[in-house]
This record gives sequence, structure tokens and C-alpha cells, in this order.
Amino acid sequence: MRMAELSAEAGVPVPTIKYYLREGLLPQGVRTSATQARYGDSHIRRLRVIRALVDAGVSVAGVRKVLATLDEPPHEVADLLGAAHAAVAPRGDDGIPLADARLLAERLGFRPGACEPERLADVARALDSLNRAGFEIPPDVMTAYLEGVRTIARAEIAGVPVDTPEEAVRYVVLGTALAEPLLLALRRMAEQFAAVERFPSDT
Amino acid sequence: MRMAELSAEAGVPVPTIKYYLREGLLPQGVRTSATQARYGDSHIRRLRVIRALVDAGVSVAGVRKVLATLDEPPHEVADLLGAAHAAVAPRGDDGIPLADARLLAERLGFRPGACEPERLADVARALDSLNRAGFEIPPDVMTAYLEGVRTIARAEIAGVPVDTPEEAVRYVVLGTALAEPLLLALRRMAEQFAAVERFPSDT
DNA sequence: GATTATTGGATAGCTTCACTATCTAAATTA
DNA sequence: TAATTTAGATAGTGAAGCTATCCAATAATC
Repeated sequence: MRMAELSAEAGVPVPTIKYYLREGLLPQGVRTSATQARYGDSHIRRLRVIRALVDAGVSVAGVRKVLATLDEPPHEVADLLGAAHAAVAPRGDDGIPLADARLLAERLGFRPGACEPERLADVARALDSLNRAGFEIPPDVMTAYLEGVRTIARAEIAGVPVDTPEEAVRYVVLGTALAEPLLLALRRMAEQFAAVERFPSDT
Repeated sequence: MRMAELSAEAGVPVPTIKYYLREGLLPQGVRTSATQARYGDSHIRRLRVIRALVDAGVSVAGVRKVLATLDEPPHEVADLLGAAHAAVAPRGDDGIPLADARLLAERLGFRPGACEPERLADVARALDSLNRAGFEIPPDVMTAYLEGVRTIARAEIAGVPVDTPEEAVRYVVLGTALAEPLLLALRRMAEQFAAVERFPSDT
């Protein structure tokens, strides 16, 4: 199919597709001449993935990394996760003290070397941000956070399909990035229910 | 204290402080003459909150809403949450079908009217995004998501301090916004642990 | 009291990001 | 042959979040 059809099919404007091609998010089509190329279903699928990632809040640079990981996946699941996380996690100026983050890691079931230092740094940065705002998370709430994310992460990893590597890669990489907005939205919803439960005073 | 000291104290450049004043994030100081004003500790504290929110990924417009809520809080905790959520949640072009989101709401313990329609729409948008990418969350994983966010939300709401209204407001409004990066970071860390647990094949 | 530094306020500029528009020559289609 | 479409290059746009520059008026210092 040609550019115009690809655009119609995926619901993405032609100039935007050209932009994604330039940025290396979308692979070139098959050239049929000096000024013509053909695109296939894989381009449609990839465009859908790109749009989903972008509107999940992933930056174009992040999308490029995610797609690169999909195209050339590491063999170990842990490395796969690492790559997906690196693409999605906020960029980090380093040098943050990791002590508090390490404590939380231990409570999660830390085993030395089980987790990329960058993930620890992400946690440390989030804690630091809370600190600098003068906000403290009550111990019980922190315990619930750990409990909650453990439940979530265990199920996610248990759900990794093992039949074909392609499926596993897709699941891990996209699941990591695309589930974030869902989790945050579910949390907000759950908070409202919990609030009504505890403070049933509203009209 | 004067502008320069405020800047030094809070670690925020003078032009940025002026910008926040212009944008109405920071209240004006007490004028001592036509071209002078004094700032107090409340300005330092507020600056710290602003920076924390900004680097938690909240937009300046969102920060303005959060601070407005802190300054003039609704009386009902539910409304407080609503305001905080509205400030933080992604802006929504509406018109998304809410059916699937409603189903999840029921599984969370939905009671009619317990949740702002906008929160339902947030969930619906996230689901739609996943759909359009052709990504499906396995039922067991979705169940774990609901379980996890319920655990988290219950603890958060249980932790709302009831001694003074100011504290409650601060807790709800800032906790909502500032805990998001922490939760995502903890999830990533937990995923890596879970991956090592299930796939211990790495070196 | 004279001089130097600082401030509030206004306005304009910068950088990044994610697109969007325009142009050209070649190629396809009618 | 004439009209349309395309790849590729280059440039422009608009929002967001600062950052820089001026100015006249005030404060601080000598």
C-alpha cells in the first residue's frame, strides 16, 4: 500500500508518518523506484503501537528505544525488562543517596543484584521529591504500596507468555509502558471508592 | 526576607520565582514600597511544593489547580480528592465508551455515584490506548491490578489525618500527586524482583 | 548625602518537543 | 500528454517552562 492509504488506514496524517520515518520510529517501506515506496500491514501495526505509546506519555525518544527493544530483544527476560524500563523511566541526574530506596527494596524481597541500579535510583528520586516537598508517607501506607506493587508485579511477570519469544517480548515491553496510565487511573478510581467508604458524609 | 534570600533559601533562581509569581503559583510578598516586597517562610515552603510537583511531572497549570485546592479546600473529602485528581489526571477529550471501565469499577466495589465520571473516563482512555495498540491485559493480571490498587487506595484513605483539616487537605492533595512517580518506580523495581524469581537464568 | 546594588514589573527571548507545511523533481495514473 | 502522487529535504508552528534584559524606584553602604 502507498503512503496515502497507510495514513487513512492507521488514522495518522501523512506528514506525521513522514516525521516518524525520519525519526526512525517507522521502518522505511520497500522502494519501488527513486521516489516511490510500498508499505505493509506491519507498518499499520507499528503505527498503532507508536500512537499508543505516545499517548501513554512516552516521548518520541522513548518510543524509539521501546521499538528498538522489540526489534532486537535481549535473550534474558531480566534484560528485556531493563530495556523497557530504561525507555520509560524518567531521565535521571544521578548522585542521589540510595539508602532509603535500598531499604524499600529489601522489604520487597531484595536479592543482591536482582535489580538494576537505575531502578533503585528512580525510587530514590521519587522519595527525594516527596522529602523536598516536606511530605511524608505514613508507614502503613508505604507498607500498602509495597504490598500492592508486589501483587501487581508478581501477576505481571507470571503472565509473561512463554510459548513464543516474540509474544513474550511484546508483552513485557508494551505492558511495561502502556499499563502505567491504566494503573494510575485505577488508583484514582479506587481512592474515590475508598473515600466514600470511609467518609460517607456526602450527599 | 527579600527575593535574593528566598531564591537562595529555596534553591530556585530569581527569574523562575518571578515567573511563578506571574503565573500565580506563588502569592505576592508583602509590599513595603512601590518597588519592594518581603517574603516569608510560607513562600519557601510553597516553592518547595511547587518544585516537587513540577518534577513529579505535574504541569504548571496543574500545579496552579493543586495549590488553589490547598488554599481553598472543599469540605468533603470526596470533593477534595476530586479536585486533586482533576489537577493531575491527563486532559480528556471525552466521548469514550465507558462500558469496560464501568465493569472494572464494579469489580472494585462500585457504588453508584461513588466516583466522578471523569475518573471513569481516565480508565476508559487508558483501556482504549491499550486496545488500539492491540495489547490485551490477561484476566489474571487485571485482577491483580484491581487487588493492588484497592490495597493501595484503602491504606491511603485510611491514612488521611483527621486531627486538623489543614493536614488532611495537604495529605490528600499532595499525596495524590506526589506518590504517582513513587508508585511507578516501585512497580518497576518489583517487576525486576519478580522476573528474577521466575526466570533465575541470569548470570 | 552620594553612590552603588537590588528590586518589582514588564516584555521579549530561548530551548525542547512533537508535529505540520512547503517545495522540488521524479514517477505514476488517467 | 496532462494531472496527481510521492520521497526527501528544509523550514515553520505552537505550546510549555523557563531565562534574560530593561527600567525606574528604592535600599544599602560609604
